[in-house]
Amino acid sequence: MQPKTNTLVLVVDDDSRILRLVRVNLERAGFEVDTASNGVAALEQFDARPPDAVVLDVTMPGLDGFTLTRRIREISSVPIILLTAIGEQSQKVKGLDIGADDYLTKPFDPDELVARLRALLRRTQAGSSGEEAHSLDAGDLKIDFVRRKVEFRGEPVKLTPTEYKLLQQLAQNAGKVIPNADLLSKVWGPEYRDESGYLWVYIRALRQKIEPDPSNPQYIISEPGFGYRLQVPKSETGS
Amino acid sequence: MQPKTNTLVLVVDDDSRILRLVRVNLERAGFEVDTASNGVAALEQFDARPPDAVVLDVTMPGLDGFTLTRRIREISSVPIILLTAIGEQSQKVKGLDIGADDYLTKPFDPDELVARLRALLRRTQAGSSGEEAHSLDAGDLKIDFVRRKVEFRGEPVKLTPTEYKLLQQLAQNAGKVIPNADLLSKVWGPEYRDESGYLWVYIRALRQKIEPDPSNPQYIISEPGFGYRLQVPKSETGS
DNA sequence: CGTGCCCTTAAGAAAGCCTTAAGATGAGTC
DNA sequence: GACTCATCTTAAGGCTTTCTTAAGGGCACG
Repeated sequence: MQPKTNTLVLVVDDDSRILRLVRVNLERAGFEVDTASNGVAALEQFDARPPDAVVLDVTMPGLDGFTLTRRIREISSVPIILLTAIGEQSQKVKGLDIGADDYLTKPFDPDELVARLRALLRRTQAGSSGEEAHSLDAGDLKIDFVRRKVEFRGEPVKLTPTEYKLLQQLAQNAGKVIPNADLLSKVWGPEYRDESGYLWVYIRALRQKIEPDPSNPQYIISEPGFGYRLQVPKSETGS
Repeated sequence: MQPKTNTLVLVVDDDSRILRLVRVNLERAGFEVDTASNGVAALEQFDARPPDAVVLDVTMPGLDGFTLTRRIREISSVPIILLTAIGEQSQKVKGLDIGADDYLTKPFDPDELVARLRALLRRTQAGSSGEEAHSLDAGDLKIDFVRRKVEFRGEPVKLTPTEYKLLQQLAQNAGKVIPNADLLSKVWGPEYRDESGYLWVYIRALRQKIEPDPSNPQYIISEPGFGYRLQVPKSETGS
């Protein structure tokens, strides 16, 4: 697929030679590139022009790659690739744990970076294997899965990680009834299959935040004895 | 139905003892098994013979289980079960996040692996290749199995879990007579095989809700001495 | 008549769901 | 390392719905 819209990649590294190397290679591969040489500048860039993917070095003065990953994850689920120096082996796990999507060890092959970037973008953009929607629009309730943002009546809603996960499960099967055990298994893990109490607490929390009248649910409907369902008035899951 | 096609499971672990242990148990349970001892080999195997499910170890040299999961998810939505060492507690959540379906902590009970595998396959296979209809449309009576909704004359009908289960059994064999013992066994469990009283009570409840004239049943017909049958006028079972 | 099967009814027991709140946990900050 | 804050976990009470159980009535068939 051609770049109908250019794909913007933000590259962050304190080493200007690497910055240039990556830029050249990515641009030759058809990407548009923004660069930043430290964490603070990266966040500013991120706000100014939200990129479609981020490549960042782990070891940087000031905000390091891990912290930066975490910060970005607070506001976006954009694909992130970490560049780790060799020997930082143990840290790669940490990187993935806190939300990075992939990593490369330096020195790295620029072509491999391009390949991984493409693979990531394919997954997140087209939803390659699954056909998961990127957003959901149900009357007062809007969910942007890419940015991890939820809006209720035009106002942004602040959800905790667990709340978001739960809502996401509901939203990705909008209209269908999801058995309690499935929700518990997907959000908390298979061994929580029978812990319905967790659901009650978190369903309530969600209702408080995204229901016009929390004690008279319009969106999050319980199907007693079975599970929950996210009601969508008429419409559709966006592009 | 017989194993028209054997279910193929790809098992990936760098420990050959575990590989053998799992292979033996899965084969005894009727699965066909492919194995690989590292990530790269696994991907090659995957391409050569796409399996119906994947079991993989998290900690492996080279491509670890997480990365492998992600790679596989880029091209397929097969069920994936992760094997995590004890103490990798925090990572299990990540495993589910990136697309695994279940996990077991080592040391694990081979029987449990088989059980979880079956559960996963039941869910995914039934959905895709599914033989079961998604809806039933019989004159005044409409059933949407996905949304778990029943309509009678355009009005939504509220059913209790047990009522729904019973109606579902009838509807999925619409037109055919189902023996009492079968219904009891499917809805309440095998040990209720002889408790016809339950049926009478719940059949009546259903008739009250979905029959034009409950005392003159048109849909739920009893076949004295055998069982019950859901009558469909000319009838279609939807897509 | 008497027996077996099915229908109807209703009341106590049980389960499911909602709500609340307090303690534990963990990440971020200084 | 101690402090702070948000989040998660856990437990308990109340309310509503659903399930279970038992008993009585009709109807057909011998």
